[in-house]
Amino acid sequence: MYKAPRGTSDILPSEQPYWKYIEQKVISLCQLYGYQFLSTPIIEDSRLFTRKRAGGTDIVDKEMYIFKDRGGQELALKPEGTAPVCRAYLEHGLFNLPQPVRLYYIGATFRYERPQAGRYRQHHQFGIEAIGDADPALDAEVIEIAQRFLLSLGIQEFSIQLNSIGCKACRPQYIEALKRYYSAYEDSLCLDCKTRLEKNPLRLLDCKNERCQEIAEKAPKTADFLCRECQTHFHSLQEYLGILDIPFQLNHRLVRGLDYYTRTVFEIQPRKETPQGVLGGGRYDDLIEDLGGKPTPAVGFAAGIERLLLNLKEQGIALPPPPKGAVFIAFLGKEAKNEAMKLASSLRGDGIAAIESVGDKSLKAQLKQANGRDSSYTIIIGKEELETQNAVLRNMKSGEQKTIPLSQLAAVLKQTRL
RNA sequence: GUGAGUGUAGCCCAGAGGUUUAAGGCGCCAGGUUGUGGCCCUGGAGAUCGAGGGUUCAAAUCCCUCCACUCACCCCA
Repeated sequence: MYKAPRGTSDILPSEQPYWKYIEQKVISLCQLYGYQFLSTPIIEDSRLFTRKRAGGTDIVDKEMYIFKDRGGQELALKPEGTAPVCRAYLEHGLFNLPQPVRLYYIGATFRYERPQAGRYRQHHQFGIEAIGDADPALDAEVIEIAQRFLLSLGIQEFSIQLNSIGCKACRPQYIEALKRYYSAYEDSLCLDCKTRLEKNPLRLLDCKNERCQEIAEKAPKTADFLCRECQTHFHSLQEYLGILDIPFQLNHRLVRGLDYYTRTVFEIQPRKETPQGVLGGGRYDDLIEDLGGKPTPAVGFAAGIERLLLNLKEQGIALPPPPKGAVFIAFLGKEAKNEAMKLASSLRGDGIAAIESVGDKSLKAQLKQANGRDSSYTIIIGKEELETQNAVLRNMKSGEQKTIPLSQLAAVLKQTRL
């Protein structure tokens, strides 16, 4: 038997209400802030992600789905949403719009990893990107959206972790200092951290190993190495967050996995035990230039839908009640079947959802079907009804039945609360 | 990539080498007399026991290899 590929899953109708719930929150929230929806392809030129400076991160080095298409073009299933949005920004000259351009997306991303709780090979992200302005007020706006998003979903308890990792002017000095500090402890570091020291020193800071954490505690802080501009930016951001009354925690050990972040980085972690982070983002002032554009500052975040869902379910959030099932049309006999078909079709023409019985089942079986489909009404057409051009309208909750002329059914149903 | 646990019908699961023609519950289908659901009763369909190989007179039950699932690490949404 065929199965969905590892780390992917079918989202069955019974799960859809959760997805719709989140989607609707996303749409109304973004509308509120003037962010516009865009979607980018699932496949991209793989170089969009593997560009020069992108090395050193696992997500592009070992987790990308890369393949050649039949024309020999090397493509990647997108592992994240920001680079594609920036590509679209450049490709379609969105820099000609009033800046900053505020965009959001929601869609599938792919990473070849071993699945675990809240981690899938195909997962879905909701993200926003505000491109074209370096004002820390924009960072504050983005963080506020993230906060309001979680609140609107009903997630009450979370903390916003904030840090600044500087820019290409000041970060190298910091990295040097970090390396210098850590090389003194090299022997005490865990195996992973030994390679981090070589490949990606920033990540030393957020190792979960106990020893490493102790060492990280006293490590040099990015904040102490920021250049004047980055410092001002970071301070203003904190000031703005204060004005907006957004609580945050400075976390000098917060760094982010993607290579392109500059200055602001932030993460939001619900307090309910979810093993994996739910939302993360930051500023990426060099990315668009790296993609061949003019230097263009930008800031954004991405949230993992599956992880959000996990959290929501754990909290047992109440979903809006599902719409009632369509009117079910039962019939008895061949002639009645013809009439039932015509009726179903005309009801739909009047905008009334209708499901017609199929096959040759007993009335009992047909009503059972109606019951299983959660129809609030069943229409019954048999020989008697056919002769008088009537139909029986049965209320499935009360069991009450009325005989109504076929020609008036649509009107009656429209007046009834379905 | 590393480590641990698990894999019996659509779902939950009994079963730990020999009357198992693999049990039960949910769900599904059909009946419980003539055209009526949700409760109850009866019956039925549905499982090459994750796949492949091996041990044995005998394997769902033991061994090996894959595969998948779950969880953790790594990494990240």
